[in-house]
Amino acid sequence: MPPMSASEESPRRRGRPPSGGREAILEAALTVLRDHGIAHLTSREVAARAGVSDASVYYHFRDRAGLLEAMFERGMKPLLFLQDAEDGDPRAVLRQAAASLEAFFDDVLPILHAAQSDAELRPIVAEYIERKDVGPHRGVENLAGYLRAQQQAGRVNRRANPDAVAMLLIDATFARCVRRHMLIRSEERLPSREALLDEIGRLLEPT
Amino acid sequence: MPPMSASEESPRRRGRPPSGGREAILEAALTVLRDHGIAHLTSREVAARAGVSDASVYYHFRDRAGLLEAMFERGMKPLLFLQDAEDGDPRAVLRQAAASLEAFFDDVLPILHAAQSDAELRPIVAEYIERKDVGPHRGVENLAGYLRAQQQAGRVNRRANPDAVAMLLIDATFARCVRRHMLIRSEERLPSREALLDEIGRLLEPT
DNA sequence: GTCTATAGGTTGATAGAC
DNA sequence: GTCTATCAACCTATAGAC
Repeated sequence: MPPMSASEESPRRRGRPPSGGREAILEAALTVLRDHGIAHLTSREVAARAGVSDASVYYHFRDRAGLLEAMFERGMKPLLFLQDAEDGDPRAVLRQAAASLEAFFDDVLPILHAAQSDAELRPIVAEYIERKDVGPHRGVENLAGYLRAQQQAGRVNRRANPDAVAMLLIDATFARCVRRHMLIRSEERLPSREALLDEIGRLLEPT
Repeated sequence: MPPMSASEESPRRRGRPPSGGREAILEAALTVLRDHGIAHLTSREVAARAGVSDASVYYHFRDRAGLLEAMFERGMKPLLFLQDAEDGDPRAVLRQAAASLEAFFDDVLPILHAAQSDAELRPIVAEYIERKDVGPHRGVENLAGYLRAQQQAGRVNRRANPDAVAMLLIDATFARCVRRHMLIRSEERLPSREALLDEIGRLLEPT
């Protein structure tokens, strides 16, 4: 058999980096998780999508649990939703925070839900959230800090409880994402995002 | 064989109805779902817990999907949380509604989460929620109706949006239950249930 | 690091006796 | 309606060649 043409860099089908097997597997696994659920997350399915053999999965990640752990670590990206908005109009900041939160939840919800399918996975994901410090208290602290500053500046009602207001916004956004994810299409019968933001905004109005 | 003593109603060990195989299987299945997750919900595991053979599972419920559907139907009990509290103090009613919602979510959350872990199950549960009309808009309508009546009576601020206030309470309670269910133990760093209820209550205060 | 091949176990589902 | 027995399919994980 003649040597392969040098112009053909790799025998691989889709331009994937030469030794990026591990990355390819992780990406494929997250895709399967998001599109079909953890029940379909088998070494074969993942390997086929990554374009490798299923033995490679066990080479890179000891076992199935190892793959899941790596997926959680990769998928649980931290939320940084209030970086340079420290001095905007409170209502506008609320709006912006809600948008960031929505994007964040859409990203991590598949992982969160997958962990609920197995009682043994629950504490593992909970431990990751704890260790990487990406729990909901971070979002509360972040948003509440801004609200407190605005209270000092007299732009937000002093009677408002910043932590509670922040939590209400986060929870409302979370629930909204969950409903959409669950295909509960009763959105037209529920108050709009704007109506909720307006109502939370009322809590901030100076008396 | 002599007739059985009339005083002994049933020969079964634990007060189970004489031919309640179907019921026993359903109960066992729900127990497995709650305690271990849908990943461990196999015909064998369920059958063993119900004290029947696994062939019985397929006799009563065509296949695995049939069992899951029956579980959803049985587990998605409707929420009736504001029956005879039409004339209490708004804050007390909010408190009571939150308690009822918490009990409700604790009940249905395992089923909801199970459905989210598999893309094929999602539309099935969504369809049940739609058909049995147990979606979140029911809770909103219920609570908002009460708030509207209180607005008429002048006990609740007319500027308040009843639907939005109801939704905020429901979402905050939902998120709270989800966090507990997920073992996210940051509750001590988050505002208390009372703080949230107080803040929502502020939305109702007459100006 | 990646492959083929395969062992060993579990699962969904059916057949047929009682 | 309930059982025992069984299958085919699928899954995790390993062994060993390249």
